Amino acid sequence: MAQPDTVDRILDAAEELFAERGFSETSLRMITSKAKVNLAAVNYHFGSKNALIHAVFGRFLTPFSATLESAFDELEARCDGSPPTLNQTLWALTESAVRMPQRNEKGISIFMRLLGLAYTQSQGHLRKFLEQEYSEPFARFMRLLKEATPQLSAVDRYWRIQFMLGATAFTMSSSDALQDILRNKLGVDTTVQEIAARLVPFLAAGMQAQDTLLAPPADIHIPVA
Amino acid sequence: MAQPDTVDRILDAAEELFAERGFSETSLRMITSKAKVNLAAVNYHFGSKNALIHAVFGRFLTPFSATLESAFDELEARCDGSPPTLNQTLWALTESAVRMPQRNEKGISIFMRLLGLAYTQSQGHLRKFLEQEYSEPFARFMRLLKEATPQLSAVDRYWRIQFMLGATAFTMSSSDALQDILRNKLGVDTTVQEIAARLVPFLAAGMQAQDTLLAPPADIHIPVA
DNA sequence: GTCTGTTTGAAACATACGTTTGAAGCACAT
DNA sequence: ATGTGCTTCAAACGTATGTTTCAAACAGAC
Repeated sequence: MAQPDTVDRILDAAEELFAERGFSETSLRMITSKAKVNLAAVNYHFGSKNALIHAVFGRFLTPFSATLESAFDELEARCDGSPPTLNQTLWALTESAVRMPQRNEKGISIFMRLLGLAYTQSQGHLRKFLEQEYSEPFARFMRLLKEATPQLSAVDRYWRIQFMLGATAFTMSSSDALQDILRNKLGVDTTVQEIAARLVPFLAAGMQAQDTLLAPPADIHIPVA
Repeated sequence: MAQPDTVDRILDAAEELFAERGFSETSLRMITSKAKVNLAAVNYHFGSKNALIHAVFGRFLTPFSATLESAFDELEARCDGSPPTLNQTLWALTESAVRMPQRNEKGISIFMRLLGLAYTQSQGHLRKFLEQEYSEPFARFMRLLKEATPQLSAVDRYWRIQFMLGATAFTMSSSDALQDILRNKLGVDTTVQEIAARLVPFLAAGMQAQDTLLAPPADIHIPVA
């Protein structure tokens, strides 16, 4: 190989550009010129743009899901039969993400944004790829959530998990922009770790909310437009 | 005019396609063929694709922000000086959204998804447009939230508002798909109103969570990968 | 040195995009 | 009927995209 790191340089550039601009808005020419690589190299090494997207996710997600599985292993072993609490489960997830070995200082936030985009941006091929490759740790996480919230009905739990996913994916997918706003408005700097630390209590409290009001309270009256 | 509803047909088709596929992924040719309208009609009536996107948002957001303002007026009048509670504020918002006159049964969920996309998809022009046009009701909602959660620090409140927005936009944007899953899995039917009724307690509980842990609890240990 | 399989390079390919053009169609006032 | 202003239409424009091609460069084995 003349330049042994062509594949990695493409992955690095693609990861960063996808996170910044989204998938459709990032062209192969942007990627290859940022990576200082010939245009044809992407199709040579990966086959297609979609396959490159999959590779970007796989490079992070495969080691991450391994870390997550062992975190769950350790958690369940320590709980010794009794189910882990909601807080423990959520922290196991976030800590696994935060502790991942990172290529650079922006590692986590870049990947959080990619995950958010994967959920938000309706790229059918991507969702199919992620479901096929990583269904196992996802199902395990769902089972832990179920065991940690036995007081919830199946329907309540279902919706509240969606709310959690939404808050997480949405926040992480725009976390850079949100951090900028916060810096300009309040003059505060924030790390992804801090965002996660604020998110977990929010999610846990919402997940364990006592009441499920099925109608607006009597003191709410809305004028008809 | 030969077909007096060309503008509306374009807006209807664009709204639906944007919600399904995102902005960059939806071409003018898709829109015009779904609307059964000539390709040039978009540029004739709206000027450009970006202007069409703005028009799609404006058609919903302008009457909605009027409804919302009057709902806030009534709420503040009824509270007579003392600030409305968090629950009242959230209900005023969701009820205003739900009560909006809708073009079809999917009206709300389509627009929730569009709002989510506007936030997520980094379309600079859109964010600028929304900020310029609708800063007033947005700022008012933020002020009500602030007065309803005086116990929170500005930074905590900022992030928790983002979490709320995320849970809402995400859930509403995919509520059709989520309802299908629920129907197939648990055999339950759900309306948008019921989802909102489940969402509000979740958000209120998260918003009022007691603790903001800035470090994982002592009983969490994650193996290093 | 020569052969072999892999990787790079510049150029072209076909297709899709947003936008523009100019003629045709139409409703309506004169 | 004739002209006027708005709207529709088919076609083309220029540009950008993902992908393919094929020759050149390269590394390692013999």
